Amino acid sequence: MPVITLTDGKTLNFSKTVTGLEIVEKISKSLAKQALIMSVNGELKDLFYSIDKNCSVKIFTSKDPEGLEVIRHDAAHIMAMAVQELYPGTQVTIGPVIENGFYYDFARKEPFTSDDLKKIEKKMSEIIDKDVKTRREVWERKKAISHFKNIGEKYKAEIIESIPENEELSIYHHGETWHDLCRGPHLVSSGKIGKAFKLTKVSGAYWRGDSKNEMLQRIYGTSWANQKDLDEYLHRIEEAEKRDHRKLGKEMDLFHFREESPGSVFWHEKGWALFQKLINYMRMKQDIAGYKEINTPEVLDRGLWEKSGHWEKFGANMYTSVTPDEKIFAIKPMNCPGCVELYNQGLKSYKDLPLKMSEFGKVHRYEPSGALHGLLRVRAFTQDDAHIFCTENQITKECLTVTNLILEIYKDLGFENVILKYSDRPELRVGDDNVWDKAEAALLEAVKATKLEYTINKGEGAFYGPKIEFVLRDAIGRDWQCGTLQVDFNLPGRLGASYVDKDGIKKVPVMLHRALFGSLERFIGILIENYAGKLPFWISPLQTVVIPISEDFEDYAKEVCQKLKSSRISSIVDLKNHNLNYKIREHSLAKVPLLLICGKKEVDSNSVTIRRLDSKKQENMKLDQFLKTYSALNKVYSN
RNA sequence: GCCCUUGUAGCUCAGCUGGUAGAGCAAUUGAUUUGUAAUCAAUAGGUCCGCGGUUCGAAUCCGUGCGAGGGCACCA
Repeated sequence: MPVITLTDGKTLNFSKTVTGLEIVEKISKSLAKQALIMSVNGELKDLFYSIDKNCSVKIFTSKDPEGLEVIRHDAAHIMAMAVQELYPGTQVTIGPVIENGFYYDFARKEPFTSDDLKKIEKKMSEIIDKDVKTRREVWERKKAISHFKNIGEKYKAEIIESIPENEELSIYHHGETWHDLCRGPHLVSSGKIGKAFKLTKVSGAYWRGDSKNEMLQRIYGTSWANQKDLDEYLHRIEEAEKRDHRKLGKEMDLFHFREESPGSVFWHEKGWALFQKLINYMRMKQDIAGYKEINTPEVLDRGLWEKSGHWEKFGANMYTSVTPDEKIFAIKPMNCPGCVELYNQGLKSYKDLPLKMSEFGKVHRYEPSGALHGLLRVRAFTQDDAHIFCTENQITKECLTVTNLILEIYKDLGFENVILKYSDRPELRVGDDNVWDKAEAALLEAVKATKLEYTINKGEGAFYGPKIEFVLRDAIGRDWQCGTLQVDFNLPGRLGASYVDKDGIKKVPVMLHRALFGSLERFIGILIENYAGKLPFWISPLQTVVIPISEDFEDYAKEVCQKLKSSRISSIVDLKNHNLNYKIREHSLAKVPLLLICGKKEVDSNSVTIRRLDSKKQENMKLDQFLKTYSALNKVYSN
């Protein structure tokens, strides 16, 4: 005689065991239609699950995340079913729900083509139309293993073998012909999935995510509660594609890549101007914050890298070079060893600490070819690096100062939504535990002081110390890991760094590694995507284009352009034989923030008419006023 | 690195089942002198990614190398 308590507090009495289906029928016809899944005392269950005890039940529809998740999970199953009907001999492996959709990994010799995806979609549609019923069975372990082995599903059998003995093995049947091992829960029938789904791409994926294993074929799909949500999702993807920095970089004439040096950027005039603006801005900020900028060689003897540990730990990613006299040098993949060497020049006193040495160092790393991605993952990049040599007692304060500097700089660049990731001691590490205690406490205190949201990644710190990573959330909600702050008790000792303490004894300093953007190249990619190319005025590589209305006003336009440059506002004058409309279109597409139109009116009043990017409004301003306003704006961000 | 897709003019792309390349934009030249998102016309522009092979004949088919794209793995 179960009594069912619903979320609104109402209770329903049943005289015998009851399923979710019967409960929703009793509540209302419309809910019965929409119900996808339920939770029984907080645990998600199939709607056909039989309840025999008093409990509280919550019903989920496609409006709930739980409902949507089941839709996607079922879509994955039905896809696997469709694939096996269409391509007999294909083995199934795993098919989880992911953000916005699902995938399923298959083992099959022949590759799936995009035509296959269409066929699979069609078959899925048919299965959904048939509304095949779902049935759950619990199988005995041995039976399950031998069954899946017998039908040639060796991956499934392997999965079952890896499931702990005490766990229940549930088999879900979809219709009479297809079944899969699955934890569930599932929809009562395939019709509930609806038609708002789409198979998006096919790719390779390693069995159990390990590159030593064989490669499977993964088919990705997306599915939603209704067509409108699916359309909106596809639209979001399109919008994100429009922001692609590789596309915008071309359109804005910022940079390009070429075959001769994969993963290395050819910076065009405008891209390099943007690059330099960022550096100049940071130079100013770091100078104010007490950093000393230095620069170290890009090619250093192999011996140094052996001493620092990089040769062993990082060697596979390092470029090396052999000189004509057969000495081996490495092109630096990191700046730290060089910086420590520079620190080692000249005796250091405790009075010199904390010593903050910054370096815009260009590093080279031989990244796997498949990892390269525009500016976001390159083989040669410039780090906005700094190393702070300090005593153990100074760690907390320095970490706080660094964190505040980073946040201030992010804010100036338009990123106010920052999350921190804090990683503590890994299993494999160097240094005493009491030193780790101190380092972790110091860093965590700095994290807490920011009052920002943070996650703790247990055991993911570097082998030499704990670290924080700074994650930016961009304008369309994507997260980008940029800055990092690491505490290092290892490298200074390895490379023989020391300072003379008050007591006259030489001691080893602690080193903080920090980067604000991480990689200037990558950060520029992120900036472009965040702003969809429409960078704020101060950081725009080309801030103004002066456009004369006709030949008669060319002299005035040239004069305006020259005055702008003298006031340190970047500018070109467009004297091409095109009409005004054409030029406005061209420079708007190139994302120039301000177009300055010059005609008779402007010459007569010694002014310019401003057309702002994305605004049709015309705004006239005296030239002097313009120069004053905008050069002042530039000055805020540079020396 | 692995799987799949892919590489044609500066850019975006056509080129069906093999018969030595085509458009739009950009460029150049000329006309036009333009008041807020593409003025008109003419001209020029190509080792069809490289190297091998099949074929009477290859941009097209096959092999291989390189690059790019999407994933996977990697991101110390």
